[in-house]
Amino acid sequence: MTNKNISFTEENYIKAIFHLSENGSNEVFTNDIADLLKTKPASVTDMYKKLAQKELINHVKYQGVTLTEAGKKVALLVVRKHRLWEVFLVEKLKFNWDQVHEVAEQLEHIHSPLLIQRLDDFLGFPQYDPHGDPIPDETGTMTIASKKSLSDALIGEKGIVVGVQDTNPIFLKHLDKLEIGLKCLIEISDKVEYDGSVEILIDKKKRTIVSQQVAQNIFISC
Amino acid sequence: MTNKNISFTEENYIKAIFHLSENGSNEVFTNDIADLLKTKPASVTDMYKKLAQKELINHVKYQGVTLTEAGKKVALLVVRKHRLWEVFLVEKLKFNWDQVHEVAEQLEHIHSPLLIQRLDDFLGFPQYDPHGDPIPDETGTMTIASKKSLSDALIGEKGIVVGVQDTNPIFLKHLDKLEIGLKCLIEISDKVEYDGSVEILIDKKKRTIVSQQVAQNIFISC
DNA sequence: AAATATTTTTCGATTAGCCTAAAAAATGTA
DNA sequence: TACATTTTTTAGGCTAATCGAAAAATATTT
Repeated sequence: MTNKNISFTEENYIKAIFHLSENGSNEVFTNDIADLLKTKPASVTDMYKKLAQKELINHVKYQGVTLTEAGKKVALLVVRKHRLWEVFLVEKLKFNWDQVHEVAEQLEHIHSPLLIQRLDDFLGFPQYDPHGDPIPDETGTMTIASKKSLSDALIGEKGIVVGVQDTNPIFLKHLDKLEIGLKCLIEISDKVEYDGSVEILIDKKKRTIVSQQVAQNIFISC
Repeated sequence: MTNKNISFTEENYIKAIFHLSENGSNEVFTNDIADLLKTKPASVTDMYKKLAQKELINHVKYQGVTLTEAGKKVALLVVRKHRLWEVFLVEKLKFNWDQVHEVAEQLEHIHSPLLIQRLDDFLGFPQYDPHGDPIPDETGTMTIASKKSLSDALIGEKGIVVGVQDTNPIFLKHLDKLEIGLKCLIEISDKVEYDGSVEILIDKKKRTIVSQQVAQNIFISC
C-alpha cells in the first residue's frame, strides 16, 4: 500500500515530471523541473527524497528521475482533474480559453473522487479540453487524436483545428483576435518560403496570414 | 492597505471566529476555536499574532478576539464561496445535502473573483444554500428569512422547511430517510408533552413523529 | 482573601517547503 | 588524460503551522 496523502506541492512536482517526461516515458532532470516550477534545483532535490520515499518516483543520484507506476497514476488523475475543470470553466462558466489555466491550477488539487466523477458526467464525458488536449478517463487512458502542426501541412490541405501546443494566454488571445478556435476549418492557401508564414482560409470565410511561430503552435486534424 | 495574501489556514481561522462569534458580533475564546478547528490552544494563540498583525482581528491578551471590519469581509467572502459551491454541488452535480460540506470546505479556498462571479451567475444568484443558510452577496449582505425551530411551533401551525441548524451528515441522512427536505410543507399535528417529540404531516401526505432533538434542528418559515 | 482550577500564553521543538552557498559528480574540452 | 564547466546534491538556515510542557493570568471555590 503506497501512501495516499499527497500534498498540493507534491502533486505539482509529479505533474511537472509527467509533462517534462512526455507522459512519463523519459527521465527528467533537476534543472528542468526547477525552471518549470520556478523554484531552485536544491528544492527539487529535497522533493526527490520525499517522492522517492513514497515510491512515486525512481531517483538515481545525478541521473534524473522517472515516475513509478503509482506516480503516473497520480499524475494522470491531476491532469484529468485539471482538464475537466477547464472544460467546465469554458463550457459552463463562459471563460475564454486564455483565462482557464490559472484557476484550473487551483481546482485540480481538490480531493474528492465523487466530485470528479459527477463533474465528468455533468460535462457529458468530454474527451478533450478547451486547448484540444486529451482528458484521461478514470483508468488513466487518453484518446489521442492524430494531428499535425499547421506549419507541416501542405498547400491545398484542409483540416479542423484540434488543439494548440502553446497555452500561453498571450498566444491564445491572439488566436481569438484572428478568430481561430477549436473546430475551425482551416485551408492552407499558400506558404511563404521566405519566413515560413502560412496563408490560410478560416471557415471558408476569412483569409489571413499567420507567422511560422503561430502556425507551429496550431494543430489540425489529419 | 491591509495585506491581501491570506493563506488557506488563516482563512479557516477567520471563518471559525466568524461562526463562533455569530457573524462577527461577539468576542471568541481560544479554547472554542481550538475545539472547532481540532487544533491546540497554543496554535490558536500563535495564529492570533499573525491575524492581529494583518489587522484582521482585535486581540486583547487573555480576553479573546473579535474580527475587524477587514476580517469580517474576509469571512463573508469565504462563507459566500462555501455556500455557492454547496448550491452547485447539489443543484448541478446531484450531491445529497449531507455530502457537500467536506468538498465545499476545499472549494471555498479557491481564489478567483471571476470564478465566483460567474458561478453565482450560472446558479441564478441563489439566496440560500442547500441547508437554508443565506449566501452573502458581493458586498457581504445576507438576506435572512424569518424562521423558527419546529420545536417552537404550535399544534395546527404550518410552515415551509427553510433550513437546518445542524449540518452533521448523520442528521441530514436521517432527514432524507424521513423525506424531509428544504421546501417541504410541514404541519404540526400533535406535540407530545412527555418527551417533547412532535407529530407532523409532511407535504400533506406522510405522517410521522420526530424527536425533540430533531425538531429543534429543523427551521420552518414564519 | 486565599487556595484551587481553568484558560491562555510563552517557550522550545518539529515538519514541510524553500533558499543560498559550498561540495561532489558528471560532462565537455583541450 | 587533465582541466574547466555544468549539473546535482548536501549542508545549514528560514518561515508557516503545529505541538507539548511550563508559566502567567483569570475565574471559581472555599
